[in-house]
Order: sequence, then C-alpha cells, then structure tokens
Amino acid sequence: MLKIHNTLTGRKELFEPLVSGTVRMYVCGVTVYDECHIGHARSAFVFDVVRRYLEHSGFSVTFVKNFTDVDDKIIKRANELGKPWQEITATYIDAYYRDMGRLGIKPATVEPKATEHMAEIIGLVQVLLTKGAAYQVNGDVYFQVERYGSYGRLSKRKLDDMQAGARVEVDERKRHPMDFALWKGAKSGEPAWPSPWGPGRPGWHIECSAMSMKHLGETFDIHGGGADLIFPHHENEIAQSCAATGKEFARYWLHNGFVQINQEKMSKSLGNFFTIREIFEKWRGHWSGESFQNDLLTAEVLRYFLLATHYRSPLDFSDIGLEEARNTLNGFYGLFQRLEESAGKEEQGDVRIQPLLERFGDVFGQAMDDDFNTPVAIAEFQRLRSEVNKLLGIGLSRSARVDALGAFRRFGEVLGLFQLKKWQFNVCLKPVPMTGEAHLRAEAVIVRGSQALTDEEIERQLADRLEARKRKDFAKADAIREALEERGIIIEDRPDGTSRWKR
RNA sequence: GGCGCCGUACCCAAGUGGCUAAGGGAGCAGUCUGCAAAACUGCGAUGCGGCGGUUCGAACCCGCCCGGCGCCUCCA
Repeated sequence: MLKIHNTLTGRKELFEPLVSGTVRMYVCGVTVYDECHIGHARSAFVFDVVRRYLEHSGFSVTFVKNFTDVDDKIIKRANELGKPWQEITATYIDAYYRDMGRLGIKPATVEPKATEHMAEIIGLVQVLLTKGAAYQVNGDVYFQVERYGSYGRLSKRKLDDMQAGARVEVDERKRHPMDFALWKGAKSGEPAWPSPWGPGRPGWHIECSAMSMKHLGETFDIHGGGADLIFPHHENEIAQSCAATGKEFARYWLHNGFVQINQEKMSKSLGNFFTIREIFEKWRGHWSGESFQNDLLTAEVLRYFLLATHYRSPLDFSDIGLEEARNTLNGFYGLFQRLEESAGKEEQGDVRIQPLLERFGDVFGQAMDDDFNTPVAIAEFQRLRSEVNKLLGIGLSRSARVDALGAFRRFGEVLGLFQLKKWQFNVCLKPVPMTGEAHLRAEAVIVRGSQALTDEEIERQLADRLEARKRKDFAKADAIREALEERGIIIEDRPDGTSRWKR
C-alpha cells in the first residue's frame, strides 16, 4: 500500500488514484532561459523515480512535464543577447534534452509547451472572467485572490499575514496586492498572441492549469515540483483551476527539497550553483576508457548520491558526497562482475539465495511504499550486496548467480541504478580541478584513458604476468600490474591463480 | 512581522513512542594472499544540539533555549 506525503494536508496519505490502475501526474518542468543546474537534476531524478515506481507497482502512468517557453526571464535574456526569444527557448530546450538524456531521465509521456496552448490558456482566462474570479485592467487580466476562499491552503498562509511583510511595490491597478496576472498585455517588441483583451502573453501560472487540464483532465492525481514552487506558483494554480472548474484540481501534491551548497540554498545571486553540464565535465577525469561511457558513470554516481537522501529533505551537494557514492557503487559493480564469472560450480549457498531475494523484494517494496523512501531502499540493496557476497564465498551455482544479478538489475531499474554493463574503476581519487597543475595531471590521465588498451592487449599482459607468477618472478609480475594500473586497469587475483581485471 | 524546516558517530544517512539507535563511506585490527586488490570477520554513538516536562517508557510528544536554513519577490 503506497503512502505519499501530501503537501496539501501535511501528512502521509494512502495513495488511491481517481481511476483505479492509472495515475495521471503533472510535474512543473523548466523555464527555458538558461542551462539546468543540480537542483533541476534532483527534481528530475525524484519524479523519474516516482514515475518508475508507480509503473513498477502496476499503474499505467500518464506523466506530463511542461516547458515554460514564454516568460519575462526569457524576454530579458533575449534582449540582453540581442537575439529573438525563440532562439533562446530553442537553445535551452535542446540543452534540456541533452542534460536529461545524459542523466538517464525517462522522457515524460507528454512534454507540452506553453506557446502551443494559447487557445486553451485564453479559454481558461475567459472562464475566470465570466465567473467573476478575474478582472481586466487595460490589456491585463488579473486573478482576484479574495474571490477564492481557500487561497493559502497549500502554502499554509493567510492573505493578511502576507501583506504585512510584502516587499513588493504594489501595482495600483490591482484590487488586492496578491492578485496575480493571468494575461499580460504586450509592450512593443514583446512576444504577443491575439486575445479578447488585446495582444499579449499568458501569466506564469495559468499555463500549467491549462496544460494539465488539457492532457490530464480537470482533476488528476499527482502534481509535483520543487519546494520553491509551493508559493506562489502552485498556490495560484490551485486557486485559478478550482475557481474555473469548481472541482478539485490535483489530489496529491509532492515537493522535493532543495539542493544546498555548504548549507546554503544554491542560487544564482549567491553564485554557488553548478550546472549539470559542469558536473559532467568535472567528473570526466574520474574515469578511464571510452568517453561515451564516462557520462553513464557520472550519471549513475549522481543519481545514487541524490537518491541516497529522502526527496523531501534538504541535500548538501559536495564532491565528497559524490566520491562516497562512487565508492559504494564500486562495491556493487565488483559484485556484479564476480556474479557474471563462469568459474565456480559449487552450490552450497544456493538454498539460501531464493529466500534472500524474496525478502529483499518485500523490504524494497515496503521502503518505496513509505513515501518513496529511496534511502532505505538503497540500504536494503547494500544489505543484499553484503549477503550475496557471503553466499558467493560459500559457493553459488551459475543459475543462482544469474538470479541474484537479475534481482539487482530488475529492482535497480526502478531507481534507475545498476543498469550498466561494465563499471570502470576510477583512476583519479579527486575530481578534476578546473585549473592548475592538478588539472594537468588529471588531463593526462584522461589522455591515457583515451588511449585505452584493447581487451586483447590486456589479456596478453595478464598471460605474461601469470607466467611470471608461476616462475615466482614476482618482481616482473608486480611490474606488469603497476604498468597496467598506470593505464587505468585494475587487477584482482583469484584464489585459483587466474586474475580478473577492470577498467 | 507571518509561516515552515533542519540539527543522529569522523563523513553521508534511515528511524519519529517500546526488542541491542538501520545501512553505507572512511579508519583501525584480523582472515585470505608471494605481495596487492576484492571479499569476509571484528572494533566504533550508554546516546540522537542543550535544558526541563508529559509518560510505565522519548532521538521520536510538549515547552524554553542554542545553532543553521528556507518561504513570504523570479527560482527545481
């Protein structure tokens, strides 16, 4: 039984979708005026896992994630760069797909754009005007918050309380300071669409109401986004949607916590944010081998790191945190490699593998059912890793090993983890510094990695080393091992005298 | 001024009224090994920011205090 923490009630609630067996969810995507940062990555990972787990649990999920592609910030950026605003949005939509692809985020079922829903948006504004929930001032249309009795329900604030500390210059034309724009009349040179109120563009909040209703219906199951969207964005969405339809809007509201840097919110004004692209560049030097693989490794480390903290908690982003995630993953992939080896016919551990895997399936489900508790789910993976390692020490047959590996792959897929074919051992112990001598050293490792040895060459070296060890020429054996290590190849000797290697 | 969050071992991080406070990383010691590496075993919070209170019983509930943060304005 899945329980979800609902921001609307502040409690964990049993999740029961409107239509049994199906889930309709909407997540606020990005405003495409700049590159995505780690905060976007966290949100993307969180709702990716929510979606994956719902599907794993047997629900048919319709997942809508929008692009805000018309907005004041986009106009501002376009003016700064002297480019058409469409060029800005196109650029950053491309960047978004590039980043999300690298991160391994499954695309949403529908990815609507505000600019492609003008008819729906205008229609919704008209309904609100007709119902007296909105009013027109020159070319603008505002939503009248005092006409919606439950305003503040989501963010748990009262209109009166907010006025007290408001630091905004009050627009004289508004009837209430918290009234917000549904439609903004265009000044010259601004993007504009024709409307009954003159040329203009939608306000920020109305697009999400219009698009979610179009693609999911007037009432749907889950609405999500970052915690910073609770107010005013989601509060306003609820107000205008409920005012328009008279029905319940989204039933469960999920919000992920912030990513912080050194205990502070990551923000552009503090200058302490990292883009997703920067993370990939910085971590390239952790890996050797083919560069296309490096992105997969970095994405897995990042995903593991972010999912190791509960989605509602604040999370401090740090290189050390990523390194710990890397170290742990290294242990998992070491086990996977051993499970795949063909050697070993013993099977004393076999009788214990099925109960172990069954128990794992249960506790994994319990953890995820408890408001998507990925840290506990991951802890159970770690426990399983340890248990399987022990059984491997006792002896597992081929089929038992296949079963064990299958469990890691199958349940790992729900979190988006453990899907790599090959893990590449790190050759750098620190992230690549952006400057200085250490940077050059790290670059040298990358170059060595790019001139990676072929499997055949490595196998030949291993044969030489095996020969040397048989002759008890350990100096030579160690020299071969060190030479390979220089090039990012790690050797592990097995008890029977043969060796396994990994990059 | 209003609303809210966080503080668990060297680090990360679950747990939110009741068995010995999960799990991982790092460290140390040991087993194995020609040596390594990996794996395994052992060690590691008499205590969960502090002080009171409620309770048979609290890291978990209540109060106060200390420290840190967020929202109320664009923000994942």
